[in-house]
Amino acid sequence: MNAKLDITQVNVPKAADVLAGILREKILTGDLDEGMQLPNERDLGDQSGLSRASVREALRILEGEGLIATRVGRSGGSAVVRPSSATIERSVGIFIRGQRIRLDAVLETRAAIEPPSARFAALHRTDADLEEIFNSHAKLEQASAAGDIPAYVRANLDWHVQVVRASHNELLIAFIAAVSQSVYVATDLDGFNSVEVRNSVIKAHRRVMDSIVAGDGDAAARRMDRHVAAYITDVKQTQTNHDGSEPKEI
Amino acid sequence: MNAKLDITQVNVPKAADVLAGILREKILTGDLDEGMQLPNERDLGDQSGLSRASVREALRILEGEGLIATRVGRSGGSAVVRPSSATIERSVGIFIRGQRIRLDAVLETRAAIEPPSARFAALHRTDADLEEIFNSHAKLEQASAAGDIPAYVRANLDWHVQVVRASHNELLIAFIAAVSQSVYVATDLDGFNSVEVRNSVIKAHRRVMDSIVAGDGDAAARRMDRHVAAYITDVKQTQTNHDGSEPKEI
DNA sequence: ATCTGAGCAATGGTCTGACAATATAATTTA
DNA sequence: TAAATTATATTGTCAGACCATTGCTCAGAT
Repeated sequence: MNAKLDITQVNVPKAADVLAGILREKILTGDLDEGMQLPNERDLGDQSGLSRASVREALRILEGEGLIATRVGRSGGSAVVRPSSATIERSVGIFIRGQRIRLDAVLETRAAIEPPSARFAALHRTDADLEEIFNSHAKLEQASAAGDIPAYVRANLDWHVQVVRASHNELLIAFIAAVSQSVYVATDLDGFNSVEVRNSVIKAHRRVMDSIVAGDGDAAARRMDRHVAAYITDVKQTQTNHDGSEPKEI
Repeated sequence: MNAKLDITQVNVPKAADVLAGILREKILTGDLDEGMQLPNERDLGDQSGLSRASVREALRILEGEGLIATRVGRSGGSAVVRPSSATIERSVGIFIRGQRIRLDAVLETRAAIEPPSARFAALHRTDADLEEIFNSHAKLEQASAAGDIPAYVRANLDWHVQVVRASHNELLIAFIAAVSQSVYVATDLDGFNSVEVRNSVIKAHRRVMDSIVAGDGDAAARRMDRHVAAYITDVKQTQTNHDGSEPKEI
């Protein structure tokens, strides 16, 4: 009689995946620390018993994950790097475009993240953080006065990112950076042709900054919440005024 | 005399990157739609004028970005897939581990995202969403009664994810899924040995669910906020009770 | 007609060896 | 000493072969 074995789908990992997994663990556990050089591709092949092609594939995986950086030339090779928010930004960007997430939803996400971030910013900000925030805002006012809409939009997004930076929460910073990138490419510049709209944004920013300077977390969160909510309303208004109907994709 | 040309660092993209970029755009613009098969590696090599090695490297990049899936065998090959939140989860996980983000910060992030998500959930939830949330909560109560701590923790995280799912905001869902994964592997199971702690969680969940059922966004956000804040306090309490001092890494 | 099994064909996976391109190090030369 | 040249170590790319896996086809048995 046949034994009942309850075998699940057998997994046949590829050689490169296995090697990449081994190296990834060594990196993430700190066994291979930031800045350390990996052996060159031929040596890695000898040590692992794999061909150079497979080794290269493994290295490419790690490079895609932002764990190593590879340079050509003498004394080149692959070195361990700290994974930055860039990897998150890339995957979020692909997700947004690939899933055809609508601009509404992206703005909604931003509206969800920013008020609590502003609270943390008010509680944790340093003097250097405040300077960065003020700098971004100064650029914003300048661009607004000059009527330079693209610079205005860029400075606007930058201000929001700087506020979240002041929270000193690396995850929130990465999230907002990823989302902002997508917001920028989808922002309808015409929406800021009106001086009134730009001035109301500037006033809202000032209110938020006051709260952050004062270290008043509740006020910062509340005012940021009002600001982003108003922004979403404006965007919707602009969309219906200009192109009429269909919701905007990114 | 030499002309001053103001040339910036010249960029020499690799062949595989160029091909990957071309294919990526075709996919993201919808030119290559979900489910469509790419030519096999040899044909892609002929068409692009690159070697099979470079083509494979390009395909591997796209696979890492979650844009294609490759199968071996006859009628195998690479097919376009929708990028899922899995890619975001992976990059966030690597970011958290690689940057040595502390558990406090991860919980803080979750605490920031969940209340607004609960608001959206109250406003947008369907009957199917409610059923999923109730299911998760039922498992939670069951595991709590049975004293099965690992199942309890798993059900607890699942409940939170289900609530965010009800927001129908794909980005928030992806973020919370990514963060929850890391929270799970770092959660100190001993913290839930106390029946009192587990019961207070259950009560808090019920209050949140009541608000979501009632469609009261403000109440849902407020109650979720209280719940996650209390959770963070509990975790800190447990940590100081048990291991004393140093903040926990993931 | 239908099932079964052996072989065939198409595809990705892996290996080998070579050469090209590049960036640094070492050496020579002014 | 400083600049130019040469040498060398490293990744980038290529070509071709063979292996492994999967699905298809078709002859033969039932």
